[in-house]
Amino acid sequence: MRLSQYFLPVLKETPAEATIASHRYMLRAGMVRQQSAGIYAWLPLGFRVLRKIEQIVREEQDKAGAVEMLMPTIQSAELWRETGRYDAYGPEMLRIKDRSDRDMLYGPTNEDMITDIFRSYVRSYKMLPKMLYHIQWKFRDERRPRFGVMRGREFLMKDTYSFDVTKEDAVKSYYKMFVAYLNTFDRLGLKAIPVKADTGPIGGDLSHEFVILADTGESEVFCHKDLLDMNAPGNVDFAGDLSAHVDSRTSLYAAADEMHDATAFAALPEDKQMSARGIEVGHIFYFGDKYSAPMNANVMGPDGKEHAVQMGSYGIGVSRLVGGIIEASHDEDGIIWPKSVAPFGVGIINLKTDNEDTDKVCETLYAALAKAGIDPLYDDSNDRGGVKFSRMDLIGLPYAITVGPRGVAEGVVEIKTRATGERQKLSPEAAIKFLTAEFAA
RNA sequence: CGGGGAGUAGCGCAGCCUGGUAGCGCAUCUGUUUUGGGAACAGAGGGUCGCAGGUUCGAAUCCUGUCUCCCCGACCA
Repeated sequence: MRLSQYFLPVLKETPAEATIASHRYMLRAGMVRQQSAGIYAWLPLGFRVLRKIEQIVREEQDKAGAVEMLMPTIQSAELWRETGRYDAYGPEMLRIKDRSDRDMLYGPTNEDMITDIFRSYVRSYKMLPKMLYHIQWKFRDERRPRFGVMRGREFLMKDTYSFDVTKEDAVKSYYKMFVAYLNTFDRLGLKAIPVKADTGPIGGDLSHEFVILADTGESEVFCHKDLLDMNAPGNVDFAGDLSAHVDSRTSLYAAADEMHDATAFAALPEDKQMSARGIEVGHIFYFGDKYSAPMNANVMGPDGKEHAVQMGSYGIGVSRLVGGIIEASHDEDGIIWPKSVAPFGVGIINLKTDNEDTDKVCETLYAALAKAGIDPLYDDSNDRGGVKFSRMDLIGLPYAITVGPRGVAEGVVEIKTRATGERQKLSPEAAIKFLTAEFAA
């Protein structure tokens, strides 16, 4: 993409409403624009990141055997009355009426609807297990939206629902999602820690929140330090036994403040105790027949009897992750995108546009890098050098290539690695080779 | 929802107390000189002062109502 053709409205000054880093940088980098409290328009740069995150989430869901579909944003109140949630949900749910005065709502979640879909087609255990998911916009009318997309009212969420005949099988589904989440966050460049979450009236220990560590996190997280050093499972056989991957983590202490057991935590070796602020980016939950029972979502089991289907739900806050990743990865100059979600792979800075030599080198780099699938953003504007450098730092592309008349005369361009600030002078050919190798890794 | 604060040019703000017909910085446009880390000079454009009433000869400024946004807290992906 050529900057001259793109839409990248960066701000030099920080808008007054933004207090945390991710919000400030998302506004300054022209990623989003607030349209109403907690409701954002996604500008081209932000939209690219959102789509990249969404795609990684999708791929990992697919690998785990979940099947993608799409449910509507607007739902009828009827299903919610069936489960009793229409009255239970409270003012967080946006209630609307259609022209016939029917009660409708903008979905804050989809358990009721997916259960309805399930029960209308599935009669036999032979069709199970199944995991269905969708990535859709949701709305929760938060009392106090804040922190930009981290806590918006409208947000993009991936939610998966699992269906099994027995609790034993439901646990297997739960484990699949547990592992899928570890892999997903790893690919997003995040250290996500599964912490024990409140299971409420359901009981048991099958609910975990996945939190990433950042100073602006909403809750205090206490955990065993070794959790931070563990590698993601990577390629695993989802049809096989996943318990080792899960147990190796759940056996280590990890809890957010509301579930924190100070005594158990204090029992850890002192050098293994760690506490930090965390942002919740995912939540997995086994809830048995909470919805299937009241909605009569039953299947015939091998025993010839009807069973209320055992369900679980598994969410990832996709739009929240955009902010979450920035919270976890930025410096005083701007965002530092992990390669996997960066809106562009590399920026090309032409320090002297309309100079025959620099133009030529830039065009060569641009074509070669585009061909290599690295997605270059070519700053072909005639802004001054300083403006280009600081803009590139702000939007946080993993690499920036500077092409100036001085370097070109010596046959070199300069590559800067955003995360480390490290610069190296290379010939254009070597630069292409270097970047191709970096992105292949 | 409790407590606090703010709406004046695209962004950041001053002016309001003490009414007299709107200003500063950045950004934008034109020109000249510049160009390796947010350039300089000269000129120009841009505002129903959130909205609605009221007081007054006169309201950004005073009064009443209303809408919106932000911050702290309680609550949430």
